Amino acid sequence: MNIGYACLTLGVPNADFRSCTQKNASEEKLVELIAHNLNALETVIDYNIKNQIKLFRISSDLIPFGSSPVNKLPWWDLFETQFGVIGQKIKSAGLRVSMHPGQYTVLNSPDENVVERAIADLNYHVRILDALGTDASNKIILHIGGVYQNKTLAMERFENNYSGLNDGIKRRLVIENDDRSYWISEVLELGEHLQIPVVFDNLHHFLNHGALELDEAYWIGECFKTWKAWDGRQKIHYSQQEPLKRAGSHSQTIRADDFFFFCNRIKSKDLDIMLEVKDKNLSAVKCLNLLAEKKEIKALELEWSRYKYSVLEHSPAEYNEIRRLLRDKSNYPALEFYGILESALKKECKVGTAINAAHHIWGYFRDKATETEKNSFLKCAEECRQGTASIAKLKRFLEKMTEKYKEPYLLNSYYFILD
DNA sequence: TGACGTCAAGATCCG
DNA sequence: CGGATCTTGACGTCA
Repeated sequence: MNIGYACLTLGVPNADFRSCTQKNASEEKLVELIAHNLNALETVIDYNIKNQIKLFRISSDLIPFGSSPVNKLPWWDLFETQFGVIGQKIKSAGLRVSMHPGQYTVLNSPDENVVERAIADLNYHVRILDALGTDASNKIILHIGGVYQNKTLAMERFENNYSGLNDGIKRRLVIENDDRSYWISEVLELGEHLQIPVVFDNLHHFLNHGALELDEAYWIGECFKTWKAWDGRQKIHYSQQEPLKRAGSHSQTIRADDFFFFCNRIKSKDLDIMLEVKDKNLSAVKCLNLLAEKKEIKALELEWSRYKYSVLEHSPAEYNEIRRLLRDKSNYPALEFYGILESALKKECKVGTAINAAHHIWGYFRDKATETEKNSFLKCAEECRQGTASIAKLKRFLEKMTEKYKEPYLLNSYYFILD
């Protein structure tokens, strides 16, 4: 069982991707952006290896305008060496990567220009995974596409257009149910007929399924049959609804109890689970800890060191509750730990407790800060108390201090990336 | 014609 | 002028 996350990595310096608008996409600009993004990708891969995250979706934005005539660069040649280096890291660490063209890549469109661009986009994604030297188990995930008032015809068009694809695409392509058009049963129909592995997405299934009242375990079992040996381990997508938002909106974080019970419900341990969630790698680490075979409280203590100041600013009571919980070193109370954590972070952040947490952070700099820095901090804290400055401003100041003095404990903290 | 989703770039505002 | 905040861009489908 591997857990992965998609595209962006939070709280890691130099892991950001850059882009530009079409009108600014000169050759020089593109070379600069690609060089930057490949460095970022390497940083992210290093982070994933270090944190034992073995599944990762590479952003389609890695190469700006990668499948558009706007970008005429032979980037796979120009950056061959670095692709090789990153690919080697992926391979030797046993990482599995994937890519997922967005909702605008539509293979079954009645418009042949749209189909042509979709194929160009798939070839672009193949080129990245090939440049990295990854094998056929490193997949490209695609939805079936539109319905155009006639689903039977639309599915036939998918079959026809799929049949015409080159083997480079075919060996990597997998298909997924979506949240408005294609049910898992229909995707399976196509997958079985065309010999394409099928990815089950739990939230899409919840929002868009046929009359058949069969549970998730059943459909995951059916999808399993579409994965052949060289496709690698069966993959599913897992996400949760963000409360109070549009149906289908991904949650801020993966709620530990729901995830844990989902895993128990579906039973299969021979699955790769790709999380789709706003807090990205934070939830990946959480889910890994929830399912950890080697249950060592050290892992929770490490997590606590990352979350503690966020918990403190939201809820001092739960801060103390977690401290008590982690006191017994013979236990591994992961579910309870994350449960309290989530409950705390959901609470509204009061100005008083936020300033209190900021003072805790300030404690790391009290002895080394300059007089100017000290005055700035105290002034900003006072303005927060009076309501004339925002807590966000106070936190940004502390973040700068953290970067300047490279305080290791704070550099790994989530305090600056959680609101 | 605009909503949908997503993110950073680009533009503009503010002190 | 730097930093914060708002708007735009890029894509195809569907109402």
